[in-house]
Amino acid sequence: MTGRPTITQLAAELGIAPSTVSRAFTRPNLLKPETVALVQKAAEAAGYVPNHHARALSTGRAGAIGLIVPDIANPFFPPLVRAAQNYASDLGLSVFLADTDEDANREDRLISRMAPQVEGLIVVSSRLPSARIRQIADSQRVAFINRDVAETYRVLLDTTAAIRSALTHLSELGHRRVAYVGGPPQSWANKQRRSAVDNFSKVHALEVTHFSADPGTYDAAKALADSVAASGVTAVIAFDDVIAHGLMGGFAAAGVDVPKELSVIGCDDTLATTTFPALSTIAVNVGAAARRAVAALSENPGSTNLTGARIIFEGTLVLRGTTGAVRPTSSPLTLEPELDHPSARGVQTGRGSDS
Amino acid sequence: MTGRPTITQLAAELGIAPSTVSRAFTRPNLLKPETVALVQKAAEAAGYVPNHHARALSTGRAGAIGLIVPDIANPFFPPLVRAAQNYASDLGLSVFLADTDEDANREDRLISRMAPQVEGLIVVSSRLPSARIRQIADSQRVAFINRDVAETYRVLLDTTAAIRSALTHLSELGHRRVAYVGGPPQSWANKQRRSAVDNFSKVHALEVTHFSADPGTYDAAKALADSVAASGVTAVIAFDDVIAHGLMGGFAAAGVDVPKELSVIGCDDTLATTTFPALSTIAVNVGAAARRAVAALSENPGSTNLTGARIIFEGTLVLRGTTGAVRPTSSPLTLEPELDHPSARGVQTGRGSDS
DNA sequence: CTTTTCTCTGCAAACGTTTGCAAAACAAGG
DNA sequence: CCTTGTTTTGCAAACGTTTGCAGAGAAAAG
Repeated sequence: MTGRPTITQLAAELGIAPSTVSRAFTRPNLLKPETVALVQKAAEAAGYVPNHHARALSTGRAGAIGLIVPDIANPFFPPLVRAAQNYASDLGLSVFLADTDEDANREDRLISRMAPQVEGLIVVSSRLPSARIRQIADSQRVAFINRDVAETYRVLLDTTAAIRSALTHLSELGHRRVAYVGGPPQSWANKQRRSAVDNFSKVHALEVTHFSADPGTYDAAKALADSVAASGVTAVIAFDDVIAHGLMGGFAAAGVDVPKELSVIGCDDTLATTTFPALSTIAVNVGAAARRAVAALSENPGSTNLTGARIIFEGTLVLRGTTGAVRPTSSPLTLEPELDHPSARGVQTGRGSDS
Repeated sequence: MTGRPTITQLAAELGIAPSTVSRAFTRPNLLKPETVALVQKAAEAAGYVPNHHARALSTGRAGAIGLIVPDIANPFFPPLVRAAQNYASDLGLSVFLADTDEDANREDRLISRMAPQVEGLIVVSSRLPSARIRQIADSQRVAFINRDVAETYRVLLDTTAAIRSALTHLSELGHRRVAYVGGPPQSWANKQRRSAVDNFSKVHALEVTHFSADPGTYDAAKALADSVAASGVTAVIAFDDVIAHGLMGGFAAAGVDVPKELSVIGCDDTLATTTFPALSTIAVNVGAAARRAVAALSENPGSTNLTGARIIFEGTLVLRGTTGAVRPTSSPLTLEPELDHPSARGVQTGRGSDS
């Protein structure tokens, strides 16, 4: 009936001051060890648990952070959420999760609503315009993941180098025409990957065709498979694993063999070895990115915003079963590609490890 | 420098009482419309946002609920999280997310720590012993999903009827020997599904062999595929889609054709049509379950716990490409099975719809 | 035995809201 | 103009902590 016991009740029960009880939890070294023990015993017995709201009000520290993602159902995000939550928990922070449903307005509203209630916000793959992001970053403690706006605190999963490796590898396998199948157009990662493909395809004299599986879903990619297959490319690099998987589904349905007729490389390594054949992809360390962002939020509790920084984690190419030599029936290979980069740099075989 | 403005500052600025400002937001109908407008304008200009902690302390209502899942990376949970978060948001509630990592102790700690800070807790697929669950439910506002303990508030995704349909269907296709490949042993759903298979296989005179892909991962299931194939069954019902998918991966690697040589049926419909062939499965309405749980928490804000209830949402069988007639080379079908139930009850073809 | 220095504990104010109660303002009825 | 009733606003206490400051002892130093 009396509900949960409070510090004041505990204090009354023990005949001591509330401040003493408080200190028994927050600064035990200020107290006589026996007093601490006494309080702890009583607290245990009474089932006392501190009220976070009161604490937050008094200290100004919320004990929580917010995490905003575009679509929790996309397999890229759960591992990120998990890592963030685990690490936050280690730091004594709880995490609020919110899903923007890929909607920029919703995202904006969520940021405004949550920011004042937490010690900081992590916004992943923001769909907001750069100007707005800069504005937000100016007055709120927010760390962005996979969104590169100058003077904000951002941690980026950079796949540029890995894409270069991928193209080098494809080139060595004799591929000359490759496709890039993009995902959500507003996505920073999509733009970054697309231009990486464009840039490095030039150095290997590869011809690249662009496609876009717009909403970035399995079904959208699957529907695109026929056009891709018909375009005459012999290899495709997809924005992410689910698009790669969708394409494979489409190819299988159309009877085109992967990797014999078409090589495919995904990105993000969200599917591990669950495709058949196992998907060659670019593994990224989402866990590290999440932890870095959480750490940033917990670091300068005082300041009203985060100082600009650009933290990069590089992805690595992992070769599995969906990449192979170009089909011998194609035009025979006459000129050897000029390799100005070690082909196996940053390449890893088998399952990517997450540190 | 002054940080975010407070109600008191706003009041001072306008020359009115803090209580008036407060009421402008919480009970505007008590105030003269012009006053409300005045306050709103000033608030807007000053960028005022209410402090949830102060409000929570004053009202005793936290404005947040907690959601505890065993493993957010398991594809069963993200849609549930998403639905819960969306609905909570509609009700003006934020949601804390926590991941127990399949660890009962961690789960217990999380419940204790979170419960006092929120208006209620949703615990999904709890791994805690029943006695402890009853104890928790006694004094905390918690709704369980997929865990059936008497006198607690629980919402269950019941697949019993759908499994009966599945077995009927398999029986009609001529199957006589089926396997059940289980998931996490402590899981209520696993026990429920296993016994459903046992019970209804009897009515169709099916012989069932049991397997367990213990941690419930793709890899564990894949490793099990050979034994399953060697056991002589012609159809398998898996605890969930990821296990079904793992088995399919193993079968593909071993060269056994699905569905020609072996039919497989998954559960939960987490993979939609992303497998090849598209997986026949049992669709469950996780969204409805999540919303029901959120609603329950928001319903009796006063009471210290939830009154016992057992809410059931039934799954439906959805037939796609992994089920087929038993191979003609097997022992020829001699006796017609006795069908005491309409075979197509609750059966649906194609993609499951989520209301 | 004083004085000084520590160690330990208590007092009371603050954090930003909400809300019961009462005062003030206004309108209506006589 | 005085009641009475209604609407609108203000006062002040409360929610459960934390923390600066100061007081009370105890230990150390003289």
